[in-house]
Amino acid sequence: VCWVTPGAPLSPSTQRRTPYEWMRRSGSAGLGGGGKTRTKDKYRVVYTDHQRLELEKEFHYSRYITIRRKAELAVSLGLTERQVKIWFQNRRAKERKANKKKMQQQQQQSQPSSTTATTPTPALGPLPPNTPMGSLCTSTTGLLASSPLTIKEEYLP
DNA sequence: TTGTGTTTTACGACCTCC
DNA sequence: GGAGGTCGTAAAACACAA
Repeated sequence: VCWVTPGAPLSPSTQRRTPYEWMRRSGSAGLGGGGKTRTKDKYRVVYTDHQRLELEKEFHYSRYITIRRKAELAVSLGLTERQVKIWFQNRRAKERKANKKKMQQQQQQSQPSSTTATTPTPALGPLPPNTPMGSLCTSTTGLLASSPLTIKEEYLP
């Protein structure tokens, strides 16, 4: 797996990312090399901007990726399905964290002196595990509207 | 530089659903 | 039981003030 190809057309932000040798090695442990990805000298890889862009685009389309789409994406990006799955898990966690932070800020602004705090209802509150995707993904407009996704400028075309 | 806080991958524990 | 969800966390990568 070639993570960062020196000289490849990358976004400006990529230029600060260091194309380490171990990142460029193919067939390394975990990078499809057999499951475990935490080895002594390869604790984690850094995804390329292109990989992140594609993942962000997919996430923007739907918070929960289908099995089929996951397989397609993994192949097209040179990642494992496990990596794609975990990326989505981490991405949702990131969004929840951001929403939580936003709610706290809103609460502080709206009622700086009041002691009766209303229970916040997160825009994208914690979903029960294995929530049927049909109930979530019939339309993404609600999701997208309720939580203005902040895509970094570097990911925008 | 460097010290420190934040973000990004990756995993384990635990839970739910089929 | 396996797959995939959240939650918490480790550690590398990164950003940035001092």
